[in-house]
Amino acid sequence: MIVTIEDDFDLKKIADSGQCFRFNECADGYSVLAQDKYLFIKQVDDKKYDFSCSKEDYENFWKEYFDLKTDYRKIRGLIDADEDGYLYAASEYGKGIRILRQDPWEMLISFIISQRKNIPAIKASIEKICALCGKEIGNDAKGKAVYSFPTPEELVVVPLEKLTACSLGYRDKYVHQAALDVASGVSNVREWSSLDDKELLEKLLEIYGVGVKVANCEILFGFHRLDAFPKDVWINKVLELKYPEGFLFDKYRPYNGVMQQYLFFYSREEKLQK
DNA sequence: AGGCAGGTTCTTA
DNA sequence: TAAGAACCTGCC
Repeated sequence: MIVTIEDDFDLKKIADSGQCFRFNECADGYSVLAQDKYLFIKQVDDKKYDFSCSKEDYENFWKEYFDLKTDYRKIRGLIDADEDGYLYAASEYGKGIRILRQDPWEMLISFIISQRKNIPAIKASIEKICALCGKEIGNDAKGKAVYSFPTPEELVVVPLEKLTACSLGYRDKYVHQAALDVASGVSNVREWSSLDDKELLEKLLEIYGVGVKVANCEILFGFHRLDAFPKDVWINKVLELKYPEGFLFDKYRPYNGVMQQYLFFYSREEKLQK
């Protein structure tokens, strides 16, 4: 179906923004995998996109996934070009990025895997896991089989040796334990939406292999709490070089996480000096 | 060819 | 409680 999207929707930037790992340029569009769903999107006009799904799927899932009810232009409007020129430049550069509403379980595993890995390596590991224990859910635009992200139940029964073969390295035991915790109900992430920010962070930090950075990625991308501000090597570099006097967290609340995305995307593309 | 990736855990004072 | 080392693997 054809969808018209007015503002702040750039598929390439979203694909490269580092928040999603199963969102790729494919043929003349983008393939998007989320949980057990596959979508192919092609831009057909300035603001028109062809979504390879039914109206029902769009209304019930993908519209939510792309967070189309949030006004990102308004969020960008919080930035004052004179007061914070660097963030303004970053937001202009990253205009079109949205924070996707992704599944907490899928994000938890994805960001546990992400530690000390570059993005292509993260993607490769995740695809191997999906092919190993996900379900075949169709074919992509090139005819290749695509697989769902495994459920906790599907992942937990995979022996550690097989997980290791997914190039997880030392993270294999983290992934296995997280699957065990979630499948057993010890860490029922999907029920943690009702927790306040502090409680949620504490719960996440109890998971083996989850530290402050991964926990904040989970809060921002898995729970869509737009004020979470994950600090990775890139962001730390930006804060150190561009904000020696401090970043204006109070000013941008409750959207610091959106600002983080602009800074992250800009600093990576710009290849910030050290 | 050694160093380093979107960090976290473990060990040591 | 806080630094420093160790950790898998792939890629430049």
